[in-house]
Amino acid sequence: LTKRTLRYYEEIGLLAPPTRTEGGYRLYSAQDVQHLLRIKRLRDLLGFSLAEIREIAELEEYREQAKAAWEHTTEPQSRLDALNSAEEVTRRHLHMVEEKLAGLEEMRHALGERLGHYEHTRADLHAQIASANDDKPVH
Amino acid sequence: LTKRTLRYYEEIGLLAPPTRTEGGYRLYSAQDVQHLLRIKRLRDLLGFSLAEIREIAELEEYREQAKAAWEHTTEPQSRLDALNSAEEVTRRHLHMVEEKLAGLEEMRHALGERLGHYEHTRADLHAQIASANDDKPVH
DNA sequence: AGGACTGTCACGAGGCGTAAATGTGT
DNA sequence: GACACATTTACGCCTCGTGACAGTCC
Repeated sequence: LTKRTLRYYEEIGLLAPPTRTEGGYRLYSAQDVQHLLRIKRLRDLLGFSLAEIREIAELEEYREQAKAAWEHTTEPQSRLDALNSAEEVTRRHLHMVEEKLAGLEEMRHALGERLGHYEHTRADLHAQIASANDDKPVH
Repeated sequence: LTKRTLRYYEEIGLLAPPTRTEGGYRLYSAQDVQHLLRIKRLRDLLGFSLAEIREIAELEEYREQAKAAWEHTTEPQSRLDALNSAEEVTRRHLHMVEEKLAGLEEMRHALGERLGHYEHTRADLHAQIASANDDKPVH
């Protein structure tokens, strides 16, 4: 990721504006770096678009708010509400991930079957080659 | 997928030009449709760019050639070579898929743990609420 | 002084959407 | 001929970035 890209992500609201030095230089916290790595993974590994990643990030933010609400009170019913909110967000994430997983697992299965078939055929071939060698053995 | 998209894919060499009617209308075979579905899956699920998908498709084509070489001969050693080529391509595909799978499974695991934690906390809260109700029971 | 940072503007490729003009099939 | 469909050509838009600029910080 180039510096230019970082600035771009910040520009489109994907990355929270980091703190600045007095001179105006960007100072990225460990948190920011974590967020970035997360974004990169979602982009490269999962193939999400930046827009989708932003949606996910917004959900995360909502979850953070629920967590804050949790910290704010000790009253069980309020805490239960906050927890329900957070859980809903997490379930949504999980659902997205599982959808992709299902598709990928299907692909893996198909490829695995193909390899299995190859192995099977390979064994047959080796048997053929061996029996051919039996016909004209080494002397 | 819109017609425009089909034409575009054909234009960039992602989709083989289908046969035409005398009038010049495109006539897509079942094969073509299969290829398209494959492309769509690679794009949506895996998040590959069209350029990457084309690379994959070229590998597939290579595999087809190996298959053709297979059909072409009955000599076991040649067949073994063709099979090895085809298998290599399949292994490469499988590797790509498994890399993405690993990333997704890690995410699923993390989300699952979080949900488990929520469930645990929820149980605690319900216990608290219940004991609070014991203090001031209904009358 | 020189190098790295800054904002801003613009340009570029990828992936299509969409309109215009034309041709095909019933 | 009317109509719904297809075809090519072309321009345009949104996304995801990459330079290129002049200015600022240290």
